[in-house]
Amino acid sequence: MVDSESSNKQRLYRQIVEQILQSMESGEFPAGTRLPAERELSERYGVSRPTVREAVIALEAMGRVSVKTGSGVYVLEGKGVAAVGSSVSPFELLETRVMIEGEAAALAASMISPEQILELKAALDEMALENKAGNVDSDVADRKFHAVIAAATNNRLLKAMIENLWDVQEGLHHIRAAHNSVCKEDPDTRLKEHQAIYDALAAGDSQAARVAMRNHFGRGINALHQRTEQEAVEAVQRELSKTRERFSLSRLHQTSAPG
Amino acid sequence: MVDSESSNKQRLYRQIVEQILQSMESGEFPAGTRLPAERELSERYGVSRPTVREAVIALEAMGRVSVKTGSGVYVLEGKGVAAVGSSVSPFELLETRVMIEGEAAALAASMISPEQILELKAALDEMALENKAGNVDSDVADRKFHAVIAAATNNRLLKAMIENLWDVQEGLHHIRAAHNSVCKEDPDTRLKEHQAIYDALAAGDSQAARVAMRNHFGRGINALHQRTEQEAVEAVQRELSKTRERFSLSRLHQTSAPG
DNA sequence: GACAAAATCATTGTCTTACCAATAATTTTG
DNA sequence: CAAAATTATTGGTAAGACAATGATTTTGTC
Repeated sequence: MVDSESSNKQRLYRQIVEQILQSMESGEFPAGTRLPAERELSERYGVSRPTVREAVIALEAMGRVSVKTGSGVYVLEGKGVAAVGSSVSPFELLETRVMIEGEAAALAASMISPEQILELKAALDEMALENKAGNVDSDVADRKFHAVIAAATNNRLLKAMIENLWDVQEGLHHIRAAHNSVCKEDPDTRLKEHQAIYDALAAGDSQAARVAMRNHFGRGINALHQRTEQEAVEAVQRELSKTRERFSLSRLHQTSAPG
Repeated sequence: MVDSESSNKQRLYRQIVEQILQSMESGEFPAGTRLPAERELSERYGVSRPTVREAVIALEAMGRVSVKTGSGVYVLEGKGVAAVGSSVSPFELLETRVMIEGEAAALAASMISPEQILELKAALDEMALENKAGNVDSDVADRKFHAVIAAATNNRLLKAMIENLWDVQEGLHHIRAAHNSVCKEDPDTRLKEHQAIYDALAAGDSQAARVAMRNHFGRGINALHQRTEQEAVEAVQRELSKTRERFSLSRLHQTSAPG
């Protein structure tokens, strides 16, 4: 309830962006087609032309449209993370994270500084405290923990990619919900997993760090599977089993390479 | 020479965005500070206030500034890939790519469809043709090759991340230059590496796919090191050797895990 | 008459000037 | 010291001149 929704005090051009974005996803303005003219849009939404222009520019900066002077503005198929949009599944997110953060942990193990190990320990303690207090907002320490590891790779680009994944996770409500309910199921195990990651990092053991990180996410994926099953009705059972095979932990380990 | 530079026909607000961005990176507008007022900026750059407004909105959409009504627009420390900006080194990019694309190749090996194998082969042939023709624009087939692998993971988010990395590579001129000169040094070896990746994918061998991909990038990293050394003067020799230790291929293999 | 090139015209985005409203920080005032 | 007025700032609108594009019409040629 901070600023994204149910807030009428949003800037006007942002509201137009939202509406156009919605029309794009709803199929009214499919990719490749031309948007109505500025003047039309201004009349349609009851705003001035400069405001429409601002919305178009924001859309352009997001990489969602391309304006051709004298011709019109054309919606192009989303590129990058924006393309997947809100349709990304928790499995996709977790799988991507386990790959990248697993490797990041392995790299970090051979690079991490004593100060960063201390930071890691602090985040770990913070999580333990949050567990005891039954705090629902446990993500802050969790994110800090993973952020320190990302920073310990000494690779700013890699760090940025990992943070990017966190952002999409926190931005997508259905994923955040699934993640939270899974996390809260067994907080002690979760803490132990983080402890194992910390130990490997502190020991400078790349192999162990990777394995610990993969186990950490692997449990999350499995828990998510179980949770999904619980909620799934028989109608989607077939589709589910396919997904399960696709994102199974065994496949993950097969592609891993512990030797 | 398509549109990014030496083209005066760029839209006005984009030019202002560039200038403000430059002033931000040059330290004139550090993170946390307030930008000059709209009217000041409009006078400074010789454009109208709406144009400045558009530039600010674009900056805002990029997540580089935050406007506070009645107070001013404040520059915030860059988040995500934008934070690294143009200061990302070729080593960082290559290291990130080898990690993500290496794992992606391993995953793709167990998921790839016959149609995608065909696409991969087509891209490979295209690269061979480009090699023979001595075409400088060989990146298109190369990118297609890697894009097919990314798509073969059946993970849209992962695919988006990989494409994102390609975008930063092509967006940063100094990286593109380094990459190109390295690629053109030994195109035959490069082709063979791609062939090895293809073979592993076609055989469904995750292990081999990962190793082939890592070798592919590993050679690029080494070539880049040699090239950097050639150009380096003695003044930066010390710093260089540190970088080399940090991004050495041996460390990469150490963190890899072939068994 | 048929076809191609050139001119015309409507559409569209681009940018400006000018004005007023809303908000936040500052200064004045009681 | 607190409330109110002032000032500075961004937010939004209106109207219009201008430029680039693309379709249409005209024109010229064969």
